[in-house]
Amino acid sequence: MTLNIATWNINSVRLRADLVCKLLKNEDIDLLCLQECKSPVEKFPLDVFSKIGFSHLVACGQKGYNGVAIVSKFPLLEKCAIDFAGLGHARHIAAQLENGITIHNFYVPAGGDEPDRQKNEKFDQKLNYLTEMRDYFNANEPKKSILVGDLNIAPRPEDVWDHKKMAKIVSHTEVEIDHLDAVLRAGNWVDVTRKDIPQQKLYSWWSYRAKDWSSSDRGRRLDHIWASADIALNIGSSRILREVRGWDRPSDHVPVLATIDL
DNA sequence: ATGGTAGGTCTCCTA
Repeated sequence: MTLNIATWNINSVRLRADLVCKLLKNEDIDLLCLQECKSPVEKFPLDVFSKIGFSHLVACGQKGYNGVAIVSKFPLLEKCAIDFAGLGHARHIAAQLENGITIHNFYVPAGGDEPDRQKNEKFDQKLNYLTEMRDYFNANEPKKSILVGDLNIAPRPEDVWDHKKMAKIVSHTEVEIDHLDAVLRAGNWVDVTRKDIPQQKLYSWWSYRAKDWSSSDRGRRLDHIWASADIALNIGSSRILREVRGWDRPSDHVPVLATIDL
């Protein structure tokens, strides 16, 4: 069977429930991971998604900030929702499908503007969050697992519009890239998007503040799909839906897609 | 060097 998965930082799922439906109708998606839902679970608009065949939900929510969810055509068993770094934020949820595939959905802290742990508590929290992710996957070796989400780091030179200009900008600093790489190595994860599309510039986020996001094209690849090594060869057909950034009242992130053949 | 936009708990916090 083939399973089509997607991840999207939606920046308010209640405001953009119609855009989620548009995506799910346009694309052949079976399972969608959302971040920045900005909604308590009891106010999550599941009824809207159920009407188009997505009746299964696991979610970790909070009022106004953060929030992660997985909506699916197929039944989901909630595995865990871990409060990495003890922030009390809704930034992780994991679920298992009936075929045994586990999906981890993450919203890693953005980290503020100043890339200095001493001066900026948010940056310290971001690095701590990544360290605890590393420790978790060292202790719990991922098998038949997918890790997706807004990891808020663009690790490669080709993941940002200008590698040199971004070197001291939070999301592309060396210390963040090292911490993210430690998570990848701890779980023996494969970066699926870059396995499929290794060379070209690739972005999943463009700031709202740009006058013309498309012509200036100052993007970053913050949203990722990883696979555990045992199933990485079964996963491919990666796409990033740039055109979604041009939809009416868009999120600042666009969906990242991949296909699993089992 | 600065400021630019967007969402929600909305005159302030987060991204």
